[in-house]
Amino acid sequence: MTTQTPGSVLPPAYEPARVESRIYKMWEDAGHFQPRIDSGKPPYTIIMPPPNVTGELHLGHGLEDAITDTLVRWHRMQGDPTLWLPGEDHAGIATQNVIERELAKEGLTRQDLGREKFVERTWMWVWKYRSRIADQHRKLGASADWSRDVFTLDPAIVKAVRTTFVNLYNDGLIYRGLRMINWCPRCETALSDLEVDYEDVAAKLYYIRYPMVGEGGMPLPDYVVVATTRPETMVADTGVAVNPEDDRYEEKIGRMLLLPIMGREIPVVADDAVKSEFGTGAVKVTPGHDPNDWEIGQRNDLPVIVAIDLRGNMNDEAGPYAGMPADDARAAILRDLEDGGFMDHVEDYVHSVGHCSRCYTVVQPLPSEQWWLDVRKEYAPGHSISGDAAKAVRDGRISIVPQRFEKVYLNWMDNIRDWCISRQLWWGHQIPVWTCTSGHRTVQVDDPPACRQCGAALHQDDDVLDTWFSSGLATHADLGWPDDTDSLRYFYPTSDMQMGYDIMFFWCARMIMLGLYNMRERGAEGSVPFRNVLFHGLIRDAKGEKMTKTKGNVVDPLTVAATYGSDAFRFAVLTGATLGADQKYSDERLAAARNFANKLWNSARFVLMKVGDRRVRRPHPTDRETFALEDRWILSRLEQLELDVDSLLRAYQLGEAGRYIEEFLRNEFCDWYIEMAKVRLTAGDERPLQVLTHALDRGLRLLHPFMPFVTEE
RNA sequence: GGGCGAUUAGCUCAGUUGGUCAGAGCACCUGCUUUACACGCAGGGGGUCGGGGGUUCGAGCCCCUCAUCGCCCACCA
Repeated sequence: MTTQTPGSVLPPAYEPARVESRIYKMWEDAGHFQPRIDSGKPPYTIIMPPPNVTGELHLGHGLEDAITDTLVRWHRMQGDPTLWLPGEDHAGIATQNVIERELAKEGLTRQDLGREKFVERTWMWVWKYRSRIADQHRKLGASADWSRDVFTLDPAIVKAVRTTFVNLYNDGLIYRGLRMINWCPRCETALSDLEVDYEDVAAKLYYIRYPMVGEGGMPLPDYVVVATTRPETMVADTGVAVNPEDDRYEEKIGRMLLLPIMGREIPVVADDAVKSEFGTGAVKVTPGHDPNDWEIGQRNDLPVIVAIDLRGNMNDEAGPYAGMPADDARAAILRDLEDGGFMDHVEDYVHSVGHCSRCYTVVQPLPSEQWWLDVRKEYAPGHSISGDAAKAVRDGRISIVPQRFEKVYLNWMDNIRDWCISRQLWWGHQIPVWTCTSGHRTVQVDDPPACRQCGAALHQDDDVLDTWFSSGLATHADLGWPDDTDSLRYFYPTSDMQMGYDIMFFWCARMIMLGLYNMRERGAEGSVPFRNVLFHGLIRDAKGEKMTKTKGNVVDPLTVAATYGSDAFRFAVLTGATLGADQKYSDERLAAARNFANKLWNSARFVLMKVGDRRVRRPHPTDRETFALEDRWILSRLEQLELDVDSLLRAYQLGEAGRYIEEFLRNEFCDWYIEMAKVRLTAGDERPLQVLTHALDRGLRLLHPFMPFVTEE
C-alpha cells in the first residue's frame, strides 16, 4: 500500500486493467524476480512446467501460475533467495502436428517442404509463441525470473540431452531393439505406451472358420473357429493358438490349418496365454500386428508377417488386398470370407481401442526397431533407474502432495516397462548417434567429423527423442547441468514442483528418474530433482466437461483476467477446490473474487481518506493498555491469522489460507472493525487510525501472494 | 480385473490429527440513495453432511457395507 497517495485520488472502483501492467513492469524492472545467491541462506527454487509452444496458455497454466506465484511470493517475503525459473517446451509431436495443420491450410505437407525447411518454419512459430506465452504469464502476475527463460531446444539443453543420452548409452541402459510398438499411421511415428489413449468402442467379434488340412495339404472335413475383432490382420496370421489344457483342441495341437483366402498353411500351437473361456478358445496368431500375438509367436517360433504399412495401408503381403487402406481391406475381407463360407457367425462386442493422444488416429501395433531406455537394469550395484525413482518417494526424500497420489506413482513405477524414446519426427532433439557406411556406431555429445573407428563418413540417426526426455531434465539442465554452475550448486535440488496430475507419469516420473541418475554423485539426499511435488486438478467447464479445442468450450485465462482482473482470477482458482481435485469454471466465482478485490480497494481508500496527511505510528506493545476492546480484538485476530496462514501455507493448503485471509479482511476487518472505528472517528477520536493502518497493512501483506496487484497498489 | 476420488444449504465448494464443524460465496427473502465500496450495507430462510450398520462419552470427519457419478492403471483374441 502506497501510503503517500492521498485517499481522495483513489477512484471508488478498483480497475485492475489500469494498474496491473504498470505494477508488473515496476517489479520486473526493479529486478525483484531475480534472486541473489546467498550461501548463508537456503534458497527456494521452483521450475515452471514449460508450456508447449503450440499456442496460447489455457486455464490450467493460469492455475499453475497462481499456485506457483503464491508460493514464490510467500517465500520471497520470508527473505528466502527465491528462484522461479520459467521455460517453454518444444513439444515435439504436438508442435509438429500444429505446424502440419498450418501447412495443410496452404495445401502443403511437411514432405513438400523437406525436413530442413520444415524445421525452419517451426522455429518461426516458436519465436512468435515464446514471447507471447511469456507476456501472458506476466499478465497473470507470474513473478518468474525471465532473465533465465529456457527453451527445451536451447543449445545448453541440447548439450544436457546429449550428455544424458551418451551416459545412459555407455551405462548400457539405452539400446536399439526390435519390439512391438505403438505406431500412429497419421503422425508416422512410434509412440510410448503413455501416448496411447484407450477408449471403448462398440465393435464386432467375427468368428471365422479355419479348415484343417492333412499331410500334403489334403483338405479335411474339420475346422477350427477363431474369434477376432480385426479380420484384416488375418492375412498376416502365422498360427492359431489354444490353451494346452483345453481338451477340445488336444489332438489338434501340432496339426495344420489352411488360412482362408490366403491359402497358406499355419500350425495350431499351444500357449498358456490363451484363455479357454474366451470365444472358442482358439485364437488366430498375428505376431506382426498384435502385442500378445507377438509374444505367442516368439514362444512358438512362428514367423512374423507385416501386412499393414506405416501409413495404415495393406502392403504386398496382403495379396489381393495390397494397396488398400486397412479399413477398406477389412470390409473386402469380410465379404470374401462370407462368400467363401468361412464366416461362422458375428457377435456385438465392446473393446478398447488405442488412439494417438495427439491426433486421435487409431494406433497400429507394429514390430519396429526403436531406441529404448532400460529402466529396470542395474547400472551400478543396487541402482536402477526405476528402482531409485521408487525408493526416493518411498523413503520420503520426495513428498507427493496430496499424499494419495503416492500410491498411483509407486504402482506405475513398480510395474514400469522400458521406455521407447525414439520418434520418427522432424521436430525435436535429434538422436546423438552416428553410423558410418561400414555400420560402426558413434555415440557422443559433439557432432563427430568422421567415424571413430574407420574414419568413414557418418550419418546421424534421423529420429528425434521423445519430448519428455528433454523436459525430464528440466530441474538440473535449466540450472546449467552438465556444467558445474553456481546456479546448479546453489539451487539444486529444487524445492517444490507442481503440475496437473494428468502428467504425473509423463513428466514427474521422468524428472525423478533422470534427475536421480544425472545428479547421482550428489548422493541420496542431494540428487533428488525436488523435495515436494504438488499435483493440482483440472479446470473443467461449468458442466464439468473437460475443456478441449474440438468441443469449443475452452476459456482463455487472459480474457478472464481482463474481465475480472488477474487477482480475481488467481484467487478464484486457488480457492475453487482443494489441491488435486478438479474444479468447475464459474463466472460467479470470478465475480465474487473481483468483488472481494474491490472491497479491499475501498477499505484502503477509506483508511487513506481518514488518515489524510497525518503520520500514523504503528501500534506498539505499550499502546495496548490504551486500546479499546475492539482494537485489541482485531489485533489478536490478526496475530492468530498470521499464525494460521503460515501453517496452512507450509502444508500447501493454499485455498484454505486464502479463505482464512478473506474471512478476516472481509468479515472481521471491514464489516466489524471499520464500522466500529467509524463511530469513534466521527466522535473525534483518532486512535483507531493506528490500528486501521496496521491491520490493513498486515492483512494486505498476508494476501499479497494471492492477490499481488491490488495489494501492491 | 485392479486402484483412486467424489457424494455437505437451490448452485459452486471449504471443513488435515473425531469434541463452537454444521460453514463460505453465489442465488433467494426483508429492509436500506448510512459521506470506503450497489462489484455495497443490515437482517433472514434453507442442510437428518448419499443409504445402512459399527466403534466411541461424543463422528461429515474412524471402520464395514451398499448405491450413484467420475478418473487412473491393466497385452479384453
